[in-house]
Amino acid sequence: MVKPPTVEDVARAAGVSRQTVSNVLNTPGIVRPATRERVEHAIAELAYRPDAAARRLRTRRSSTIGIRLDPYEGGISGVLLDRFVHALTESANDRGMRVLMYSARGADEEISRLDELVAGAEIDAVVITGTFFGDSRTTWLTERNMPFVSFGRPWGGDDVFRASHSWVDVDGAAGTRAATEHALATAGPRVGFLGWPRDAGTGDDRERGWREAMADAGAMGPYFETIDGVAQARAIMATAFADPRVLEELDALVCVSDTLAVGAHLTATDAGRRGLPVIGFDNTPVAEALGISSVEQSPELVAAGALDLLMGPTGRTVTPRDAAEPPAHVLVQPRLVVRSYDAPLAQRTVGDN
Amino acid sequence: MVKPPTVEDVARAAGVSRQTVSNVLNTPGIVRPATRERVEHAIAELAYRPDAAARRLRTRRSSTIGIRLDPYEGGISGVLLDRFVHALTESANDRGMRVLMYSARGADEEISRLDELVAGAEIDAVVITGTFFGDSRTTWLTERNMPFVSFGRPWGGDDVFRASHSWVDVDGAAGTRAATEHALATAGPRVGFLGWPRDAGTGDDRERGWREAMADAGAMGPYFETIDGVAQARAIMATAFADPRVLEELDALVCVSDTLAVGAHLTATDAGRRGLPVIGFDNTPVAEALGISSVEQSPELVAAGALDLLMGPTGRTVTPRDAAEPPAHVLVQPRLVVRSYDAPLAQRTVGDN
DNA sequence: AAGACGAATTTGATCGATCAAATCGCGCCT
DNA sequence: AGGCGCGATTTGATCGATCAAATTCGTCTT
Repeated sequence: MVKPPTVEDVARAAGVSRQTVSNVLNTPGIVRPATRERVEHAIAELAYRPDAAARRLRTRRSSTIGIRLDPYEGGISGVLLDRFVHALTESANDRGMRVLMYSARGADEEISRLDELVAGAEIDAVVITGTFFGDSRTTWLTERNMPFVSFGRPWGGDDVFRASHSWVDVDGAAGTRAATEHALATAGPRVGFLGWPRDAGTGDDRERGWREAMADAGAMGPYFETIDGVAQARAIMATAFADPRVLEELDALVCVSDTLAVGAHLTATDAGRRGLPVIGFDNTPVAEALGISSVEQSPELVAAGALDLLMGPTGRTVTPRDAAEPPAHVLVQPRLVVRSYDAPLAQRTVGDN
Repeated sequence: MVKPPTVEDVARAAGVSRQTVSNVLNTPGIVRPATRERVEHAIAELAYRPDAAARRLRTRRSSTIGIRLDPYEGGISGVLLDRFVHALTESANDRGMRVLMYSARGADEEISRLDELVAGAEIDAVVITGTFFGDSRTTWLTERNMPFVSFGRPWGGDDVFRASHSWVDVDGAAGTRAATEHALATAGPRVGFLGWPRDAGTGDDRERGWREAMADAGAMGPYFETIDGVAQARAIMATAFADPRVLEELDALVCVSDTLAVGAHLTATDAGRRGLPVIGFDNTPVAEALGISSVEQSPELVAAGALDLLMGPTGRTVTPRDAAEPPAHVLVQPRLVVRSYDAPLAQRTVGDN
């Protein structure tokens, strides 16, 4: 039970002063190679590791990024965010950053949690997810000049590319466009769409991709909508397929989510069209398990983009953004993962990112 | 851009000394109610929040728990761990703790990450997952006297209930036993099992539950095994079902994982037995989406149990365990979630925890 | 009424690092 | 030879809290 060594101990062992040790750690460039080597040797010898708390206190930097983890609600939608969290943790670790998670049951509670974390200097930056129209969190963060990025565009604003804060997102329209084009090329011109009720957000963006791709090809297909859920998708598609002509005249179905895609696939199978190409969105394990094609969002790229925005492309610390310069954003291009129901192992990627 | 208030500022505003403010925060019991009220008022007035870094430096406590987040590998097995992480974050936050995530690509890298975190006094305790036989992490942590709990029993040891460290786990045998008993009661005596190759770990435990329940009922059923994967399950079951008698003489199939259950279900459906009761394990979104019954592990209870072991049932700080007293453990009872393929919405729970 | 005692509060020291400013050392120029 | 300049290194102060010891205050006892 020995006390861990401090800079002082290292300094003594290397025959230099505290500050020189500190310099070797933080600005090795200004230390003469010979001394640096001595110090590094002493560090290794004593297995010295800087005390994070002391460093934070002095530098007023925690090298920690906060991210909220919502309670698990069941369903498959959460998986994407989990992948994002994983990817963020990895990229952050590679850049010498830590990721701290907090939980909250609503925007208000999230703000009070953030208040503690920010005031307590526990985090240098935040990644917020699930932004919505009139989100109080973004204004709160902006007012306090806390660096942050949102995963998700600031929907509802006038021009998203001239937003008031930095964001990273996946180009949903490009995803459904790719899916639709693939369906048109391989299945036939009558490609339908199963979406969510209009919400001026993610769902509309994805629908637009289908609509535009269809228009460009001069093709037509039916549009269905329901709230997210396997049962809901089964219900609406069963109703639609009650008229056999609807099913007959459908070459493929692009869906706004994997959840709906699963429901649609099951219903088509029941109705005798097992082979109906159904394409989902998010590339969740469910799609993988059932051999359903899906649009892959690449959370890894989103995470990397988020860190780039917070720390600069190469930086190792979070730089509070200059209020003068305009906020930046990253729009990740998704890619289509094509699968077949009969051979879940076989899959290939169409297009690139 | 004003500097946040410190204890000093609060003290001045309340007309008391630093230490009294500190006492109000940490040991309110010893402060006279009248003064306490004055101080609390000043705290609210100035919106004072203690600086986490300073507190950590002085108290040598970070109030932070570390947990490793593995890279996403695809598949559905990771979902359970993610649920656990969510639950841990929530419970921890309720107890005034933070959860810090780190990533590592193997046991060795994990140890070096832990070394940084521990030496840097960034974490007070660790939750390790995916323990295996001869796990180097547990010995490393024990040597350093770092409080930790593992999610997963220390497999391979002589007597798991007399283990060398604290652990939380789910009673896998009880889960498959419940599943088997339910199948016996509702489907028929010929209940089969689809498991993983013997590994002296989780898989064997789950198989035992089936075996014992079958023995108790004096029933017999076939045993299949393959490595985890939907395609693998489809392959082995398709081979088995090539002989129609195998399928005919099967009343239900209990599986060691949802992944295998999905494969088995799909294969049975292809072979014309859509209604064959297949029961999975983990209650992942896939099972939910397809209407497959599954054993729910209740990661929330596991997380709560882990914190109880680390902090005591009511404590708000991590107490380094006394090396003298024996390590404790928590074995969570899973519960069976019964579903039907045709009405994914309908589900009920059998048994309790 | 003086002293003892315990509760409430204050004072001084400290945790381990980095920042800012001062000092040292050395080569080079005039 | 003396001094200038600059890079390398050291010294003193500080971040904001808590711990440990000292002090004040009020009450109770004899």
